[in-house]
Amino acid sequence: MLYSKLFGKTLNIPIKKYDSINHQLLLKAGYIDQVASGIYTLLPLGKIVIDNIIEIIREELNQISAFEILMPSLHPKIYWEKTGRWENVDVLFKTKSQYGQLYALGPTHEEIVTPLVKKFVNSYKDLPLALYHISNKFRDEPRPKSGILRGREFIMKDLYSFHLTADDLKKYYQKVLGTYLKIFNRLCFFEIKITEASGGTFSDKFSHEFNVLTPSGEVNLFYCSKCSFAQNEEISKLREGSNCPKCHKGEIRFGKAIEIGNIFDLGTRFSQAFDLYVEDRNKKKVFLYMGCYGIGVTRILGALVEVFHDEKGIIWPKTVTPFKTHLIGLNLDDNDTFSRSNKIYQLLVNNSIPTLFDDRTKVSFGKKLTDADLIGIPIQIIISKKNRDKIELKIRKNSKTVFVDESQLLKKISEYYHQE
RNA sequence: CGGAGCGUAGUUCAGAUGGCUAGAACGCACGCUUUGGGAGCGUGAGGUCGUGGGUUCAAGUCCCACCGCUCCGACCA
Repeated sequence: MLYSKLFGKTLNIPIKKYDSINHQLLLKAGYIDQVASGIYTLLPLGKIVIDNIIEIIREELNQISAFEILMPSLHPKIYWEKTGRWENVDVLFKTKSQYGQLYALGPTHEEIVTPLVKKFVNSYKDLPLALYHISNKFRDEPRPKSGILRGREFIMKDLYSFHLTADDLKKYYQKVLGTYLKIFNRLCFFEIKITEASGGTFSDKFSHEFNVLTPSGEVNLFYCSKCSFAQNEEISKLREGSNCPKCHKGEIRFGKAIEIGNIFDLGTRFSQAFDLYVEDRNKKKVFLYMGCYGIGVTRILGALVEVFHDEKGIIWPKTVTPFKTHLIGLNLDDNDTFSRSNKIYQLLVNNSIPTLFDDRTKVSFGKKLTDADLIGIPIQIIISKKNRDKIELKIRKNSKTVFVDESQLLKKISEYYHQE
């Protein structure tokens, strides 16, 4: 990708314009554009990162035999009345067609997926079943905040599972819990706190949140500093400095976190509302046990920036970075340097290394480096007249620089992306 | 939904107690020069001062209402 042609350039806004880091940096670096409070457009760079996040989620969910579908965002009122949630969910966006029909803009999809499954599942032999989809969700938040961490419209992955017995559900719930840890590990959230929380309007049982510890989060929790155990403040009887029920004593801490995922044991609440049942081996009518499992995709984009940045800008983890390398051509007015830069760019492209090439000719070198640091691609490759035939590789994370020959370039990049 | 702050060029902002033709920086267009950490010079384009009402000889500036954004709180399946 040629930076000169890229839609969505870096902006010259002061660093203190917005309180939250993700808002500042994503806006300034050209990943998002704000349409209104809590409503954002993903610019090309942001869209690529989101797609990378989604691909990781998709790969892992397909490993546990979940099918991807896509359900609508317009939900006729009658579906939400059946579960009593038309009136009881105060962040529910409601809209009216010109012909007078009322719809909810889906904040979640139990009301759609349950009747869907009823149409196709007639036997216990069809179970277990797991369906997921990734779509825009809507919440009529009274106050959106913290950039893209809490918006009125956002992308979420939701997975729903259907089981013959509570025990089957419990097993699958644990399986998803493991899969979530894998996903978040691949997304480079290495310190996830699995947090016991309330079930909210989903369920009267407990749920589990997946929380990333960071001061910018809005979840208050008590957690163990030695393991992944945690409890949401709203249900917790733990205190700071008290004993962790799973390991050591005196390891409980208080902290703020961003919730990037959650899982709920729904029991039979929704299957009863929609009369979703099968007959078991003994010809006994059984309402299906359901679980639902969410991951906030847009929120992950924000959380990654909150966790991975420094005073210069974003520092993308290798697994989600929009490009593998950021090629910076200096002295592009010089014919030799220009053709060498283009040659390196072609080399990278031909070897399937996604590269952002800063090919701007009228921009000072300082500006190019500042922009590169802001944008946050892990490896910067600098070609300049001064470097002659050497290629400069600079690691964004620690500013370490090495000079290599063209023949070593691909090997060095590959090494970086495959090391721990 | 309570509280606070803000709304002026594409962007970020300056325009004290009302007063002549509304400014700067960055960005943009053209030209020249320049090139290792946000380059320089010159020329130029770009504004219903959030919207509506009011006070006044005169409103970007004062008053009222509304809209919008940010932050604190409440809320947050």
